[in-house]
Amino acid sequence: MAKFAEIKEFMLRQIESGAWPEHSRVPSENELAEQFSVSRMTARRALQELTEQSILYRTQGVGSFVAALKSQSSLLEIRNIADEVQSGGHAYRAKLLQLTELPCPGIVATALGLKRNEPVFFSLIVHFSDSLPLQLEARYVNPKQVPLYTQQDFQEITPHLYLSEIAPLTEAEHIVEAIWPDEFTCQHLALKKPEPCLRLTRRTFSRDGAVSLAYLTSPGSRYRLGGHLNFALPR
Amino acid sequence: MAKFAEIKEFMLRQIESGAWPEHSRVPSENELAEQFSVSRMTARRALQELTEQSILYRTQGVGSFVAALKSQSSLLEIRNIADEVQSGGHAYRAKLLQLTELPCPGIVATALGLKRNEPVFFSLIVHFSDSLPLQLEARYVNPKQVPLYTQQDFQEITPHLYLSEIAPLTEAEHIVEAIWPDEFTCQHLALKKPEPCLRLTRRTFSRDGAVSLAYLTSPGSRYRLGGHLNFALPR
DNA sequence: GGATTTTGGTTGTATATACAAGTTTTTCGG
DNA sequence: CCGAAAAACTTGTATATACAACCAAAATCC
Repeated sequence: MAKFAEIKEFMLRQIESGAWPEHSRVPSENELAEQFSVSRMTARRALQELTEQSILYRTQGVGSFVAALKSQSSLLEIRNIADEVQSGGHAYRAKLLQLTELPCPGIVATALGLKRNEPVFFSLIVHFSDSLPLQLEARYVNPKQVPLYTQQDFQEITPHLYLSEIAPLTEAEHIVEAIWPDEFTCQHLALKKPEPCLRLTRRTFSRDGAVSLAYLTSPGSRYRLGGHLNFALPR
Repeated sequence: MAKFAEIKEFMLRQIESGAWPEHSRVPSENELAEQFSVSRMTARRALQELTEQSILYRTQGVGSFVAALKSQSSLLEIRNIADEVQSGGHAYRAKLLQLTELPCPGIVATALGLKRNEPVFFSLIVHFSDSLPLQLEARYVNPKQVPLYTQQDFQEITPHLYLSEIAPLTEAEHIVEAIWPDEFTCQHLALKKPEPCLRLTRRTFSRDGAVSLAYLTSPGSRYRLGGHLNFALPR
């Protein structure tokens, strides 16, 4: 591995392990150069590339610092429904309806790269803001990547948060639809009359392949999907 | 402006003007260095940064080339509604309801960085698949960036396609909602009974700032938003 | 004590050089 | 003519150096 890449790896480990917290100062170009016995230009390259990835930020004349982890990624608001609710000043609560292993349906098998009827984990959760149900989450999880999924307490931690700890996201695929909710969904979202709902179908990938397939259904009147779906276009 | 930035600007102009087409070879580090009377390392930096932005691709021992304007970006399917309809074997048609200049409403002014009541362009279009209305598009356009907007024939070219020629996209911001369509919308989408609709609010940016603000409304039963919204996560 | 200047540290830009690694073209030997 | 070797050219990595721009704290001056 090239020297500048080794320095990057080192710094990434420090940051991901928490040894270098957000907004803390990282070694200067000269310090890194000395520690790793390289020229300043080589150390600089490591800092430079981490800055371009928004992992660091730098200010001329001041220094280099660890950037805030929660970037305004395109999916943050969707992901962290718990945080979103709480940041709005409401109490977040989750109700676990089901958490089992079951034979994999055909569509799910295709999506997750499993065989049909092979065991797959399944969870069904309603997310609440105060006492108002916001979202019904049905999720299939690849047991090969997340073998302990069914032993978690999803009243305490959201599946998405748990999954992103176990198998960090590398990619996500989405389909957004406006649907008419069925009886079952209406019931769990406490909809007396059916109303237009957003359904987000999300497939997440980590470095080793597909991790989970989730159907997230929210009443259009209660949940604005994504707050801001903000993402840069390639070119 | 720094020298490496000047070289980048030069190369971007060549690419955006079409003088350097996709996959064509661009000058080598040494050639650029000589043309601009800089060192190879400086020329290299320009090439490097354009490569990191996926504007070029390089192969050791071979050379540097213009990357494909990869448009299977997260928004292609949304953007190119005409292509999407046609690729499904249907006839695409657009009906222009309005194309005028009007005083800028407050919200639009904020979104586009204009002053209130300053002139802004507005277009209202229905997109059809065969004879079935698929989407109602209401769009505000920044006259400073696209002065000839009102002189286009949007039966022939979609606004999005025209805009991406005039002011290439660098970024887009989205809000997705499930809404209950109003009378006016129902009428133009030929909905006899109201049904859940997807509304995509999209703000697009080019290098010089906000270009347009569009409200795209589609019946949930007729249009699957995004086909696949596929995008990579940062980090 | 307060304002100003100096100083030292930091990042930013630019150059010249050297060698490594990979590909393509040319040359040369058979 | 063919194949192998050599040359030429490309990008990739690394170093040493110089100076500019910027900032913060220390030193100095009044």
